[in-house]
Amino acid sequence: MLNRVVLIGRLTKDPELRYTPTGVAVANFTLAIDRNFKNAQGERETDFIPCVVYRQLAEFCANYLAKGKMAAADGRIQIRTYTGQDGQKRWVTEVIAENVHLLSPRDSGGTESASPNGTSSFGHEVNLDDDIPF
Amino acid sequence: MLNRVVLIGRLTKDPELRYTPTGVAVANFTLAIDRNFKNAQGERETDFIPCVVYRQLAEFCANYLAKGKMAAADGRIQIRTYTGQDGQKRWVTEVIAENVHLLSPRDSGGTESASPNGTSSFGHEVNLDDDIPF
Amino acid sequence: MLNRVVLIGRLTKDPELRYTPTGVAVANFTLAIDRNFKNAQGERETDFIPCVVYRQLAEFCANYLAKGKMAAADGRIQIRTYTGQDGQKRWVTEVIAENVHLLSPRDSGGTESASPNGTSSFGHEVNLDDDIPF
Amino acid sequence: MLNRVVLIGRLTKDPELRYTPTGVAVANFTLAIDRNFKNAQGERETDFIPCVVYRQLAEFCANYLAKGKMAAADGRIQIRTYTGQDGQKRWVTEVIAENVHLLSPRDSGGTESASPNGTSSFGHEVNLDDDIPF
DNA sequence: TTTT
DNA sequence: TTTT
Repeated sequence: MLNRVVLIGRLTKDPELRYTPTGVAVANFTLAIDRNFKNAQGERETDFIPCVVYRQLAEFCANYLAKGKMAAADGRIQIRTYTGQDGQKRWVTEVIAENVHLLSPRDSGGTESASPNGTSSFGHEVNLDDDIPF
Repeated sequence: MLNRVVLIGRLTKDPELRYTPTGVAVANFTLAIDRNFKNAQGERETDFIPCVVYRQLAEFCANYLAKGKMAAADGRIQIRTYTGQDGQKRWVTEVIAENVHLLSPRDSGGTESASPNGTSSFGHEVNLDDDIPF
Repeated sequence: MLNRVVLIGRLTKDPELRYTPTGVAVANFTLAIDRNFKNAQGERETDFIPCVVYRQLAEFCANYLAKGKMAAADGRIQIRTYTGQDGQKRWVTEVIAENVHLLSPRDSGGTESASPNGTSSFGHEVNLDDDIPF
Repeated sequence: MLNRVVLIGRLTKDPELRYTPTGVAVANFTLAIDRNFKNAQGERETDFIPCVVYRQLAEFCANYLAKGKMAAADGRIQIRTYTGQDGQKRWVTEVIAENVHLLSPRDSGGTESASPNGTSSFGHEVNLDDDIPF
């Protein structure tokens, strides 16, 4: 039983940061990923894949990712169920990312609206597994 | 731009084999994959992930995969759009598998209805890349 | 910066379990993975990939994996340096697995020497991330 | 039987392009990938992972990748055997990449020595699977 | 033998 | 609409 995804794409918008009732940070963003082949009409299509991150990683994403920036997400596919306003059951498929890496330079590649005002010259990475030994 | 998925799970049903108008074989199946953590209620949930394969691989899947069998799928996430019967635009997320491996023994682990009548004792693998050098 | 590997293969031997001086469990095993293409001589070659697991997962592997069994490993490539008996520096490449799944039935597919004597009917999975929320 | 790797890192040198006796292009390069945890001394170590690409992709890499640039490689682990000058059998582990993506801007991030003199403003991607349907 |  |  294994479910592993790696994505590299560009954010379609700035991430949205929320908190659960119990105070857990959650951020959502969508990665636009061009398919690496052309369709019958000779056009290259794009998949828009919704991603979700939790906790410290959500705060990292809210601070450092932004519309237009390139990022890598490593995680798993998860399917959520909800009931539409018409009473119909619907499915949402999302990638729950366990690691996210900003691939664009920190000070370019996107709208600057969401970028932090800090000027630290390193650290475009946050990892919740920082305590794994060896 | 990269979009890579690896799944291991069990088929919820026998695969469904169809052909496109131009004669390309297409098979669909769903993999049930248990999450490797428990939810707030202490239950282990399952994701049901729809997979699609084409051509020679579709025929392999139709012949050798079956309800209940364990399989690995290696491919990419693709999002398809359609208009519901209520005129609303909907999204379907599927894994387009480029490689599929039967992990259950060939003669067990599922309903026998879809299994081939052959008796060859090996070869539960088909790969479209068989001609890649080195 | 991302380094992600997924392997499915068969153990060439029973895993070897050791403990570090500080008492951390470490298990080593090798997965044999057939290439999915044939070489110039028409033969299918096999890669033998050394894997390492730590802590609770090492003990799971020592208990449940065994020679001949099929397993999936999900982790990263790591390169270790050592000095040979001839004073030369050498490199060893290993997959540090963060998740391992037994894919063979628990009571078959390998030598029985290393299998546990228990008869529990569930549990061919251990995961160190069992506490990740949602 | 599955063997899948995804790497993101920086080239330690410009790629080296050679041709086999039968005229197949082969390029080699090494990706430096920082581990996302610190060792016992509080230092962040780096793995240097050798990659190999063939044919059209080798020529793409020779033209567009260069020392210091960030790239993603998607492929599989392969182990090669050779006999050292001392008569001893040795092993080399490499990632055979099937897809490579330049993640740095085309005109920065590395030494300029290997960059092509062309001025096309897009297209930092080559894919051998461009003929895969749908 | 290594990159930012 | 789901598998062991």
